[in-house]
Amino acid sequence: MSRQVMGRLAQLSPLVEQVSIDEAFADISDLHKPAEDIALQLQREVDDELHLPCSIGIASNKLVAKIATETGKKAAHGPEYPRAICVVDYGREAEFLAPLPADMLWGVGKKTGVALAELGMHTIGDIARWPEADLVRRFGQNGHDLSLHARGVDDRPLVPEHEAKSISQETTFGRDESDDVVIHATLKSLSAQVGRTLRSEKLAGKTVKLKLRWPDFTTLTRQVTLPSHTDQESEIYETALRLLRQIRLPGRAVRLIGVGVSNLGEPVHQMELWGASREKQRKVQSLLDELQDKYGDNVISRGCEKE
DNA sequence: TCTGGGGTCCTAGGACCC
DNA sequence: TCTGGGGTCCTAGGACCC
Repeated sequence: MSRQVMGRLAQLSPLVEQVSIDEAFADISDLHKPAEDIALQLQREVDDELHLPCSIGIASNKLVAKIATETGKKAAHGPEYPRAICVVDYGREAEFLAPLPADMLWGVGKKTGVALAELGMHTIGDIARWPEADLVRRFGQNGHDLSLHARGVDDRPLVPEHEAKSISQETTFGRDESDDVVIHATLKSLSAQVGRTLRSEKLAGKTVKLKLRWPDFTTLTRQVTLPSHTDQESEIYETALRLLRQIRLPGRAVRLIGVGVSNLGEPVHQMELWGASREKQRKVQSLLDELQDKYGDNVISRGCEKE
């Protein structure tokens, strides 16, 4: 359904940025037609053809358009899903934002919200009136953005294609898990999924990160950068296992375990000293991928490779 | 309410190099 | 013998987003 909705947007404008599974920005500045009409037509089309409700915000930049959508949704009432359309005219961005609560601004979450409230800033207008230099002193780079955004200024461009910066998989156990066999097997299966995603995207990563959460919810990460890029399950798993052994004694209970790969680049399948065996591994791997794509994840998996 | 999964960006300190 | 400053890369953690 997401793809179908995005397809409708693509017909509207060549410049579409998908933000998540159910949200996107479209640049309609080249369309010579009133914004309201465009929004209404799109909303009807999605409703009639795909039977989905959607809300639309229109403004001169991404930040205000996003907040306009939220505001429209909040203003809608009744038992139906909201089908809001909210337009903020050019030049009236700051005026529109001023009365809204501070935490509707992008980048204001729980912590920043509390910090702002302690200083007496409750609305976006309060932030806009606060001296920018003081916001920068208190919040660093974020303070600068806060000040600009509160005044409705946002010059971030639409980016149609986002390149992934990292790929990861994590899982929370149904109960805290202390069995080494289960934990290692889970890590292996997560590594396998990360490897498959990498290969299907024709990517490989250089930095492997292990994530661990203890039963008391404290969360740790440990990462290491490899000498070269990899898209192989075995290398990801063995690296993650090494990191795990550095921070966890056998038998210690774990709530969540995850593995991720970053520092992404193109996979290099070079013939080095171990070129022949690497090449062989790679062939086995793509055969496995093919089988799993066809018959599902459980049809076949790797056994022990060494030790 | 005992708190999921997958991401991004920023900060800060340390190693290392010139 | 002791010392400067800047740049880059790496690691760990935290805030935030959907």
